[in-house]
Amino acid sequence: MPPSPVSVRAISRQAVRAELARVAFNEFCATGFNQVTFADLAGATGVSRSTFLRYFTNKEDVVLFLFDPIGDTIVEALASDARSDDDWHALRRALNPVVDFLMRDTSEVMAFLDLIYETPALSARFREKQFDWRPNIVRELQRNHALPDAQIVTRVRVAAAMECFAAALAAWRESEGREDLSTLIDTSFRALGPSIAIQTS
Amino acid sequence: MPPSPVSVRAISRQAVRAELARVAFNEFCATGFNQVTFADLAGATGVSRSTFLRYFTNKEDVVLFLFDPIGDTIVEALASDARSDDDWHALRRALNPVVDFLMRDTSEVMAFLDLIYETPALSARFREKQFDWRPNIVRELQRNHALPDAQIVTRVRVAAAMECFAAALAAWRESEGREDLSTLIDTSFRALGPSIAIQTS
DNA sequence: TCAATTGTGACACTGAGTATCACTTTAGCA
DNA sequence: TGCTAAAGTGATACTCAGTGTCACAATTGA
Repeated sequence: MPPSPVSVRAISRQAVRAELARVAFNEFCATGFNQVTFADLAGATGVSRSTFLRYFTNKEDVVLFLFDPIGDTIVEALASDARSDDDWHALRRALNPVVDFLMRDTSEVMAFLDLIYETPALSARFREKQFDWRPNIVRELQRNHALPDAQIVTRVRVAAAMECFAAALAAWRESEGREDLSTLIDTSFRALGPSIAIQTS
Repeated sequence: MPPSPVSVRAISRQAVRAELARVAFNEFCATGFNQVTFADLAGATGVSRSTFLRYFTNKEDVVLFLFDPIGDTIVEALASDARSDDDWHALRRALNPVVDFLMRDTSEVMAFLDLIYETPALSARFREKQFDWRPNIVRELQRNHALPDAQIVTRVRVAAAMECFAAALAAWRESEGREDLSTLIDTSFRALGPSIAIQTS
């Protein structure tokens, strides 16, 4: 039998990863992301530089891997969405579980966003990560259409929806959490016209 | 008097830059972007590694600086647009000069796009460049509004418009230039609903 | 208890990007 | 035409991210 998908080793790996990231995050906040080297992180965490680098593919990932689940969350939300109206409303609904995810620990998420938006390298990689979510979302949207729209149409809608999310997240962070994230997402989606509901195909 | 903005040196610098980029582009196409080092480029161009690095801020810039004018082109198009309808149509019109710019030498542009889309590092930086265009476009759009929309609304519209452009460009490249870029941009913009024309504020 | 797999640290290496220095070239002016 | 300040150049040294390899230790599953 192949090793179970949640082997002891996998659990251990996740735990170590989380702990390394936790210590590293403090270093980043205290000293600045660019100023902290992998050698510093190795020193602060007690593992060797080699080992630290085995847990993360690059320095940005030490901070951003926390947001990895979001892409799959959106795809799953789309997949389990019973309603069959237009893409745009489906995409908006698919962001609800993401909001829940982000709201589980508002102050922690806000601390991460502060570091990310203050560090160009992190912002850039964060955008890359969001970009990487898109293909799976496009595939999921087209999966259940008997007569799918042209690729480019779905791609544009997904891109726009993700940019709505990004803009809302940025505004939420700028407001220091005072504005409501869901409302901001609604505002973003409305900025591109609700009448998108009228499907042509 | 401070040196004129188009000094002899500035012209020389642009010319050298263009020549270095030209030779480098051939190397990249022949050997692969990641496989070519700055040392290689120095060898191929005849200048020292130090000098080569003075002309470009990073390796991606050697390829992508060609697209730098596009951001300003869009802003200027918006500024000189007499019509005062909604943001969305203004943004669509502002892309026309960009299409003209790209059509001046289709096969050259296509060669660049091939290299860019085949090289993840270049695609990523290309997206960054497009992202960097946004703030100026947002500012220009809000400049002439007596009653400007909320920041987030304009930001989302600009982001969406730029993603429409990006999607159209990608599709154009996928079609190897057979499809019409302007038509593809129209299709992209229509994917987000023409009824965006109905402004709420 | 044993064997195969996986984690670890040490080390060496490549290559991007930064910084500095002495030297040369050139623009612009007297 | 010749002078000078500014800009360009090449050599060199440096930091650090990220990759790769090796021998060794720990763990797992049988």
